[in-house]
Amino acid sequence: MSENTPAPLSWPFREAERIAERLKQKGKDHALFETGYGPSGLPHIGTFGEVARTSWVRKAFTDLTGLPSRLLAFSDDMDGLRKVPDNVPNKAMLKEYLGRPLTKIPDPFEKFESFGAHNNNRLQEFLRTFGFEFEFASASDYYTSGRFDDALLHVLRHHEEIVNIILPTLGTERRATYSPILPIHPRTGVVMQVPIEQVDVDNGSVVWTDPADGTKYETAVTGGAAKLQWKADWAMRWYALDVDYEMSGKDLIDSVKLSSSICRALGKEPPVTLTYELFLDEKGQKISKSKGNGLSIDEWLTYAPKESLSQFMYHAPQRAKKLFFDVIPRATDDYIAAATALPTAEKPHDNPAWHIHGGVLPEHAGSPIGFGMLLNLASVINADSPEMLWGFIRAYIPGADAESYPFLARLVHHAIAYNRDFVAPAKKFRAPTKVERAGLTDLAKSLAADEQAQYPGETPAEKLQNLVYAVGKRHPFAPLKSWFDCLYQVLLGTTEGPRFGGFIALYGVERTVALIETALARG
RNA sequence: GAGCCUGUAGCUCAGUGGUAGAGCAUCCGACUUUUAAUCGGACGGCCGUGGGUUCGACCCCCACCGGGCUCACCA
Repeated sequence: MSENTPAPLSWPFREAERIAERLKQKGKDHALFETGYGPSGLPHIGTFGEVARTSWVRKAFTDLTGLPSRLLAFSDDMDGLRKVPDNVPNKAMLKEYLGRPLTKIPDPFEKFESFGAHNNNRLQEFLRTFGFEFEFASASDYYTSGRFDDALLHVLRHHEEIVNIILPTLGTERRATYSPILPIHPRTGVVMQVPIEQVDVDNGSVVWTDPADGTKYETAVTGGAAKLQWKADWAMRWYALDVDYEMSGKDLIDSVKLSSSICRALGKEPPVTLTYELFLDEKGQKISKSKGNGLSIDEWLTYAPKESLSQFMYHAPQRAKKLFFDVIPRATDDYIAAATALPTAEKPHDNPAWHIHGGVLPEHAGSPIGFGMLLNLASVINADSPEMLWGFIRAYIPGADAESYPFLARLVHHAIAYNRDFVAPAKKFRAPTKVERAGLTDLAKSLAADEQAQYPGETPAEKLQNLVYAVGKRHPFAPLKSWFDCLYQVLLGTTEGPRFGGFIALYGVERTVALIETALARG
């Protein structure tokens, strides 16, 4: 960026400025970005949003400062399995392993060496599909390799302080048993939530009692023999890795606050954080993985290009947004507008497409026809194949095809799916009146008879349009518009439609005849 | 109880200090072999309320009112 360019106002750049300021104060010359994943952790649309948004901030940071950075995708795979998920096989087996770290539980899908490894693999595969640049990190690896040992001993030294930060936030029953340190049971392998009776800083260990049989154990806090409870875990990680930036949903506001306090108690300034708003379903409720409400990534990508999902995630992260089918067309058209405006934008850094494409707009981005428009057309002509739509598009842009307009070709593909699943099912076919029935019968007969006839210099569409018009004239339709209304309402189930001759030419004469017969049979 | 978001045209929403906007809906007109994937126009707003800062506020600050969500067990 040149000195004269005004500072971009877009939120990723504002976040980047906050990070740059932090680095300046700390005297750091590189930045660590982190995103975290819970143990239930199969990738979902929120995962995409968090990594996409973090990546945009990171790109803005690079652009702003020129400093190196890393993005760590950290999996909490050492957390104990609390309950058996609904959507996995081998539930009975999993039940036997409840309470143990995910990386110590066999993979219910029988593909990887553990359930944790399975989830980790799925996550990385997911992130790679979208082309995110990241480094994967496993909590189990970090704990067992000793990478966290220094920080864990440090936590032990501040044990009382940390307990005092957390205690006021807990209910009375929990207060009695709370400790940020969760020993792994040396015999059963279960992550234990037990009172810590003694903290031995010199030995780096804690003493606790197994409530099942009263046995007393002394467990090292290092080397993976123990792990930390959630909020302390987050704080310790920030401390140990010196994380500079991490965003999270607003459901974690209190956790961010407490973890930040703990991080400070350990002696380091917590990272720059951003709290983003949650996604709501069509009824305004929080999207929940277990409830399965809202919209999945796969569903979104069925109905619109992935750029539109990025556009949706880019826009106003601190604003609650409905994540449902009906937001897709607008997100898509917003993206198209941004991509179209980017090449001539005065402030490209403020354009969503700049962020979505990492600063470089691909060739053929954007579309001469909006998605909403295309949906309208698909609905009106009952499009069930790309060629039907292309026929109309070519009337508008001569010579257009999938090769010259590749992005439009993707839109066409998606418009058909969206129309099929959301628009078409809402259609209503009404029964024909007596007069209409006669007209339709006439039309079917005339179409079948005239199929071979062709006047010189006349396109099939014109010929068919004339035929439809002539049939209407032969019957008492007044005004003639009502004859065409009948065609749309009875045959297509819509209130309006395309020039009917063109529709027949595209749809096929025989199929149109069949369509009429179906409608007559229905009436 | 703690916190966050939100209030702008009939609807859905843009709009980060300089003349209030878009899409849809509605109405009028052009076209006339219906239709709109067309073109032109109109209608429509104390920008939730009250105060403050400012030469100037939809925008920043404070208070209030309305709508909604999240967390208060676990992660």
